[in-house]
Amino acid sequence: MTTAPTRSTGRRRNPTTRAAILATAFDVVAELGYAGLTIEKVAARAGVGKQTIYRWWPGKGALVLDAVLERTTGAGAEAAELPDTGDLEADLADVLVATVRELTDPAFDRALRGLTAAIVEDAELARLYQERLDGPMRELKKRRLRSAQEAGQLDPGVDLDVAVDLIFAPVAQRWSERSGPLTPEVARAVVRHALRGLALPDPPR
Amino acid sequence: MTTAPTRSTGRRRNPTTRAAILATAFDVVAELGYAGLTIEKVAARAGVGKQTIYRWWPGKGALVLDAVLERTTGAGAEAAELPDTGDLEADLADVLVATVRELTDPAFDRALRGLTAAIVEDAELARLYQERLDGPMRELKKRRLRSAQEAGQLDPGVDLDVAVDLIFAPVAQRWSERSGPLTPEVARAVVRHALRGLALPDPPR
Amino acid sequence: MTTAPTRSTGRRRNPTTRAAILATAFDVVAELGYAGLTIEKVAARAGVGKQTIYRWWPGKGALVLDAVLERTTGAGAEAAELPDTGDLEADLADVLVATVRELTDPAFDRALRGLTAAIVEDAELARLYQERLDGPMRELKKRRLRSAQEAGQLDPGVDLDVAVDLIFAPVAQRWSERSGPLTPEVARAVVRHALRGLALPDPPR
Amino acid sequence: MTTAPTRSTGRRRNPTTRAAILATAFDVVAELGYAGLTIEKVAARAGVGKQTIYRWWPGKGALVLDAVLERTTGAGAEAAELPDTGDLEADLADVLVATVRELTDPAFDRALRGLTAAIVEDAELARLYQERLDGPMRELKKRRLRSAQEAGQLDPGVDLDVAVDLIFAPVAQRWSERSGPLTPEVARAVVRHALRGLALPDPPR
DNA sequence: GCATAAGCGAGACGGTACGTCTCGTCTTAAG
DNA sequence: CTTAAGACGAGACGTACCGTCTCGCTTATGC
Repeated sequence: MTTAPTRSTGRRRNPTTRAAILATAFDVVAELGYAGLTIEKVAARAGVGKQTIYRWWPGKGALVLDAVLERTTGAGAEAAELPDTGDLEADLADVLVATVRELTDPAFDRALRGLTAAIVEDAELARLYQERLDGPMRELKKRRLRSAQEAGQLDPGVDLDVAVDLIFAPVAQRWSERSGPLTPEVARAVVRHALRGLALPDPPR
Repeated sequence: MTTAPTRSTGRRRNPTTRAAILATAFDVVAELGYAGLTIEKVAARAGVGKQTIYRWWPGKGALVLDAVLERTTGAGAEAAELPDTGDLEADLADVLVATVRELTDPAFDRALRGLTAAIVEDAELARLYQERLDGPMRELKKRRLRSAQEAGQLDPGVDLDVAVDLIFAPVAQRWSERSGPLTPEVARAVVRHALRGLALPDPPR
Repeated sequence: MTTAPTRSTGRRRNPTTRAAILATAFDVVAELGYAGLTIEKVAARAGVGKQTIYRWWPGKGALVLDAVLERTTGAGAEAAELPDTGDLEADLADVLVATVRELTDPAFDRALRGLTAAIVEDAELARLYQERLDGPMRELKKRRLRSAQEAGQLDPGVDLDVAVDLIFAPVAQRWSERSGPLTPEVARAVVRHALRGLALPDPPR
Repeated sequence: MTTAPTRSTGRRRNPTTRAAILATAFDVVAELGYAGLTIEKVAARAGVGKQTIYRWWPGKGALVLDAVLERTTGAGAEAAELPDTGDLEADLADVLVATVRELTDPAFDRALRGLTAAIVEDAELARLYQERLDGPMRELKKRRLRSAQEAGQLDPGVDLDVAVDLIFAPVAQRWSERSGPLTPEVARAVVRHALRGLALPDPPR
């Protein structure tokens, strides 16, 4: 994927072709799902030989990962930082509500489902996903939480990875397993309870 | 699957065959993964005609779901209730640690990954999964939380579905996306923070 | 087929069912051809269990033979004798023209093609066909030719089987191989030349 | 089969593969009969993917036709002309006796039966057969008869197609329907009577 | 008159083959 | 040396039938 070994001579990789393949792959997975995506279909639609795809990607998992990456990072420049207004709960709620909106977009939903399905089964792909998509995102989230810790708003003893999971996993899981409605209200409730806890404080004796 | 229409005459479904198919399907998915499971392989290994599988299951998704169900509910009678010692945090931690142990068992891991991957992409299968596996489990969890609410240990205003997600989704997600280590310690930390919250209480001015 | 082993007690074969099966088999072979006829289809259309067919016929060849037999001999009582007006050529031409007409009837054409195809490949079925359909017909034809021999109209030295083939095979072959048009004129020309020969008599020197 | 559309680029059809498929198909039909021939078996025995067969032939009928053609025309160079010694009866008898010998060869018998059975039922295949096998043979036969007509040995008014059928159909029919013994004597008797006729000349008054 | 032995419909079952689709590799011609 | 085109061996897909095997009736003897 995107690997461009140092070739000295001969024709060089055509970036237009690469873009066409990734765009087509995204469209196909959005339209037909991951199971419905085949290398042949992508090649045919992109007007490209199959070998050209096999030359640069080891399989459809890697292809779809690249396609999703290209779309997410390529498209919107992607804010390199989470909002930090000083109000932790409001900032996190905004981010999570935006995530819900994204997961609700039909094309993204299908594409991401494809990628997610592949990741669950394929450890190597999961590693790549962590490295290229989830890892960077997680870093941003942890940075915001660290800032809150420094501001004395967050328990300094909390493991930030656990904190990130606690805030973001519930919504992700609802989406992937369709175990319940996925609304901004739910997102906000999750943030609220994640920060403040579910349990009542011990009653004042 | 498990369809039992009112048939007037004719030979009846052979329960031995059904069991053999489900056991084989579980083994195959545990061994080869979901993508590596083919109806042909299951039929061949189970010594069964392909049509016999297609007669009773619409596809490999439903087959694997049934296979996992049969294994989980069939095997250990499945405690019909979560532990309730009065100590909510300890009870939930025990359950979550047990979950971690289960997800760490190689055979179960592979089988469940297969099922999960299928569920992410197939809405109909997700519905079945909710109905037959996740739904009942969630009901047990909610029952335990309700009991805690009645004991005044849990915020009475919390949406129990959100509460369940907050407690159980982080571990599930770590497992499925391999986004971090999956240890009893993590499980316990998740329960602790879910109940008590991540944020520091407003500092005494 | 039509086997009735010595049974002492119990229910007897239902003749209505037998007739329904044969009629359905004829219809199916006329509609879908021999390759398109399946025992399942016949059973379903006739409202009969498959076993009922397998109980009485060894396979679809025998079934179709019986179906065609039932239709040919059952229908028109079947003139037990070929016409004998004294004019051999005219009589044979009439018979052959009638044959052409029959082979031209679409339903009969398809059904007979199915049977013929089966016969070409299946020696046992061919034997049955000779015994039950072709044999009796051939006997009638030979009887007519013998009568002509006695009337001094036919070479007494000719092998009657060869004579029958010479007269009837050309039309049958045109039909089965579709090697040329199948018209009354052709039929009449065949009879004429079969009787009088193709060669010119040696010219009077 | 033998389709050669104007393709611009891409790998070309492998003639070795084609030959292997046709040879295998002939062997299989000779061994197991037409009904016993399956595309899967041919593919497996020829060490070829099924798709490679389906790519070039529409079905087993066309495949067997090509296989028989390859064997007949490929093998013996195939005399491009029937013998013409001036003695019409002897020449035709020689040809028909050779035909009998061929039809008596077990491998050829089974293969040809398969093809014949398919032809009887499949009009499109029959057309191909006429065009590629029967047609050219018939042309040869008609050429020989025409030569006899010019030599004044054959009725100039006779339709040559009818003449060919009269001479060759009786033997072909005996073979396909197994309606009688198939010997050189029968072949010679057929030729003799076809040329001289079955009927006695009107007695000298 | 009633047991008993088929006949019969329905349809599950272990199989085989179908014809299609996709896989990943390989070959060819064009650029 | 890359590319588009596409043939190739392999093998799974889901469907259709095969012929056999229960099932649970129904229906005629023949004791």
